[in-house]
Parts: sequence; structure tokens; C-alpha cells
Amino acid sequence: MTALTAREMDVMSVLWELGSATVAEVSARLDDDLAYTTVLTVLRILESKGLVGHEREGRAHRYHPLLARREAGRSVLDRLREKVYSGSTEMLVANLVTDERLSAKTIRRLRKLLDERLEKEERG
Amino acid sequence: MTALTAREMDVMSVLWELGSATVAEVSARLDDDLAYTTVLTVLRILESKGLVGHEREGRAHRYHPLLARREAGRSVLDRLREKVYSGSTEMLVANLVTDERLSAKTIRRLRKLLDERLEKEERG
DNA sequence: ACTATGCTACTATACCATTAGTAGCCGTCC
DNA sequence: GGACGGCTACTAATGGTATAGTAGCATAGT
Repeated sequence: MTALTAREMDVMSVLWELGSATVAEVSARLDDDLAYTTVLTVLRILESKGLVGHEREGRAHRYHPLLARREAGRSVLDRLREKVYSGSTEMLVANLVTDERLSAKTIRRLRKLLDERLEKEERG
Repeated sequence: MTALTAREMDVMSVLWELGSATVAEVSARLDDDLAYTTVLTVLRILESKGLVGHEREGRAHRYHPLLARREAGRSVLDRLREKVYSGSTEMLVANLVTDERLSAKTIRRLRKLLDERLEKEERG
């Protein structure tokens, strides 16, 4: 139940990218030009939800993600699969793969991924 | 820019499933037990956003989706890829496929899907 | 040591999602 | 035909997101 709002996701995105960041660093990386205090507020909200933590760094605070990309992605994908694709991972991937402009190389890599997954499935 | 809220997605989900539905029908299908008027309000909001339409049916209104599953899915996936997976479809699919409890059969079907996609890629 | 500046803490506000109540209409059943 | 029940229309309250301002503190540079 890690429902990130749009803005929260923007901010988490920066933290995932940088590993950790101060308010100023997050602010600089965001597409929209928000007030310093606005970014701080979002970080505070995220912290109150237990999704980021912070430690002192000089006079500033350095924030770091406590929620992993993987977890965040999972929660969105779970919901998406359930509500939009009637619970079908296949339909989801089909939609994703057919819509997307993917290079042949990428497709091969994805196929390899499935092959490995299949092997593991058959072994275990 | 079709950002559905959680509840809106619940409702759209029912409409996609049934093709079209009255307020009562949506209400009955929702997991949570909401007041009749609450469901109506959500449908009205969706209509004001142009995502559903309705026609008279007896004394009730019958609502039908104007936004397709595909479109809704796309907008969520686009955002997810961008913000959570640093723009990488591969990482997204990898995460999806490795986390999921998928049957061997499903994995094979997905692989077939990629093969077909690859052929199309190489032809055109 | 002093001062300027950057950073936090606190406060505030508008807007929207979410939830629901009440009044009133209209058709159906007896 | 009258009453009942379901449905819509209108209204409303609450809570949280999103945005930002102001005051005050502390640190770094001179």
C-alpha cells in the first residue's frame, strides 16, 4: 500500500537517481520550478510516511530513499494489473511490448530474460 | 495526461469489465461498500473529465467508458517507466517478470509475443 | 567575532478527492 | 390512483496534496 502521489513520485525519482540528496539538490533536478519550501514539505510528507529518511549534513539535511524502486514499481504494477488488465500480467506485458518502440536488441534481451526465468521455473 | 485517482480506477475497472453499467451495478461490483451517491459522484467526476459517457435507461443512467483500457494503461506505464525505472522499459519488464509468480505456460506465451514482435521489427 | 546567507521550522491556504446526506422526481405495483 | 422505492440532483464536510511565505537559527567566510 505504497501509493505515491504524482509529486511524491517526482521527488522519489530524484532520490533514486542520486542515491541521496539535499532539498536544494532535489529542487534543482525537478522538472518544475518549485519553491524551496515546497520541496521540503514534500520530503517531510514522504518522511512521515516512512518512505525516506534523513541525516544531518552540515547545516542541511540529506534525504535518502527508504522505499526501493522495486517496491514502488511493484505496488503500481500490482494495482495496474488488477484494475486495468483484469489481473492478467500477460495482457499488461503485451500492451507494453506492442505499444513501445523497442529496439531488436532490447527485445532479444527481454526474451533472454524470459528464457532464464523459464529455466529456473523448470528446475525449481 | 489521464491521471486516474485510485477510486476512479476502481470504477473504470468495473466499466471496462462490464462494458457499461448503471450506478447500482458499479456499486455492487466495487470491493468497498460505498454509498450509492458516492459512486454516482465518482461517475460524474469521470464524466466531467470526459472519461465516461452515459445515456438514459429507464429511469436510471447507463454509464460507459470513453477511455480505453489501453490508453489508461499506457499513461500509467509511461509515467512508471519514466519516474521509477529511469526511462528503461527493460528494467520495468525485468522487474515485472522476475517478481511475478508466472506459470511456465505464461512465460512461453510472453516469449512468443516477443518473437512475433522481433519478426515485425526485422521485416519493417 | 560579525555578518550574510542558506537552511529548517512553523504556518497557511487553495484545491481536489472522497465520502455521503437530503430533497424531490418518476415509474411501478397493488 | 396512491404509495413506495429507486434514482438523480444538489449540497456539504472532511482530509490530504500541493504550494509557498515568514521567522529564526546556524554556519562559513572575512
